[in-house]
Amino acid sequence: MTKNEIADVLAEIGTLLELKGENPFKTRAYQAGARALEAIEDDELATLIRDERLKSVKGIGDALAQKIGELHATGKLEFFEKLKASIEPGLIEMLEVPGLGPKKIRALNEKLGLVSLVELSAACADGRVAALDGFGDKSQQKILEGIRNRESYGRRHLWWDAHEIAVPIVAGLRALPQVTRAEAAGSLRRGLETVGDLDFIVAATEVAPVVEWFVTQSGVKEVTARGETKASVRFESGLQADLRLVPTDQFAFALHHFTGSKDHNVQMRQRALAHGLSLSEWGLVPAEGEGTAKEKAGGGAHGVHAGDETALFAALGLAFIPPELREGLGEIEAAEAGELPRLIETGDLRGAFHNHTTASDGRNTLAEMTAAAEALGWAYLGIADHSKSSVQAKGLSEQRLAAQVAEIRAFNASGRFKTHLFAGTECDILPDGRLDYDDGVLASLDYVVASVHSAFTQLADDMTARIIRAIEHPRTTMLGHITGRLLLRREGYAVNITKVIDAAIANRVIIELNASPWRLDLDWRHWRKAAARGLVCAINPDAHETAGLSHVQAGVNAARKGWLTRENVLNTRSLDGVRRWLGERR
DNA sequence: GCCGTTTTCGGCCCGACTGTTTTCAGTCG
Repeated sequence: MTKNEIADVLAEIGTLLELKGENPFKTRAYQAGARALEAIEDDELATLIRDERLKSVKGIGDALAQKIGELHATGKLEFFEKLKASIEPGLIEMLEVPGLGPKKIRALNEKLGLVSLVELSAACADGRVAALDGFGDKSQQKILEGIRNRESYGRRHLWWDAHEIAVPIVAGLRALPQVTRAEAAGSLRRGLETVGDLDFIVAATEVAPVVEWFVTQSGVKEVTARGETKASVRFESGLQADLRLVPTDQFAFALHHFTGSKDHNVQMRQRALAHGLSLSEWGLVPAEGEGTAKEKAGGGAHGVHAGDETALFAALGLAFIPPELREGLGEIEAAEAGELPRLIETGDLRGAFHNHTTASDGRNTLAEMTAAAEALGWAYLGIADHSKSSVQAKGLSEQRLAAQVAEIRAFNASGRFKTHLFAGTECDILPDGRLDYDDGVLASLDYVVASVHSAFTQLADDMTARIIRAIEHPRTTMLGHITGRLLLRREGYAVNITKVIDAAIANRVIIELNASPWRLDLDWRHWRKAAARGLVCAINPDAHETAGLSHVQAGVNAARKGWLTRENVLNTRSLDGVRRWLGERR
């Protein structure tokens, strides 16, 4: 089994134990073990198991090490099989219903004998649920609605889509006279590729008008919570948004709390405790003594003052940690040691490769795309239309490609645009790993993006060998969308990413970070380690229209989550710098 | 089940909101 598959098993064990009513700290240990495993590369896991050093990983002890070893070696775990057999699968599905957790599901199962969502619906319909201790009419109604809307409520949303909804809301909040500060927090602020819901943190002099404005936004389908410090709404699309209202003094603490991933927050609180302090969304106060953190922070007598997040981190001896890094993956240790990277910014980009025009499946002409790049202030733009085998995308024949190259050279010579054009191709990697054009044709181009667009169902070994063969081709400049995944729609094809990265480094081939909001491929989780080993990145919008060039922002988000600096990314270099890189490859 | 500049046992992040209660459990983030 691969480490991700093993991590899935551990996480499922945690869920099953929860439904069994196990000690919550035990169930958490399994969830934590799963996350610890995900942070390891497959090859590294094999080494750790072989050397019996698995227990050196924080969060993995005797029991988990034994189970991981068994899963890795045999793909099976008797403990897991027995556990799974002892629990009705329908109970696991019930966890997806908002408001239902392990305890309530156990009650429904033990007292009413319910084992499926269908039976649960029926029990709600005839009033048996409302009659249970701890349940009532409202709970019953909520459960029914939750089952009905389960699909749309559970759905995540692309970062790009969530961002477009959030921007006008933040602007609207800031425009209210009662509002002093407003930010979007959550996974949106962390730049995660998909977003579950929106969190808005607001400091205001008066609460009621702000809540009223928020819950009456267009597109709000229902108001699911409305308290003194919080309001929640659900939009027509199923997207949920929370508004949190805090006093100005506590804004930085609330913003930090609702931005951090769960792991980051847990580690920050543990760090605070080690300093004799208790950290919450309300403040940073002495851990000992009477009263809650909220009371103490509210009293203001002992709490640490922090006007912004920089001060909050400083109070714990840390440099400011950019939101994108707050995943609990070593950023706190790096901040303590003063070893946080200076992350790449969108403004560092001076151009991009892998863009399409109407010659293949783009929606804007070469001139339109170039003008759009010039409007962005880019020094260069790479054109990489599809190659001949991608018939569905109007892939270019050798003749059409030659004509496009001539057109590009003529544009450059004419001085019509300030933006220099590079002539490239997004060349199909054929099923056997050959490229889609002859060497002579490829030699007429400035660069080659090699991508897989066919035979997605090959076995992992075949796909890996196929891609590595393309990487070893001397004309290949960079590898396009390494897994072919489409977020929320399609899994990537099976491929050994570690081996492909090794081959790219060895052959001095770039791997692109495809910045299309649907792709973001190679995934940010691989970049930190890969870049440290010498892999060079190109942030490519894969633009199919002029507006698509702006997708580089999504790519920069992912690059920042991957700890990348401008030095790691080819398209932060000057025009001359890029020319040198491409020339050196010849 | 994991972990240890207090600890090999006894802790394990912290708080809000809802619905059900009449002081709190469960869920959620």
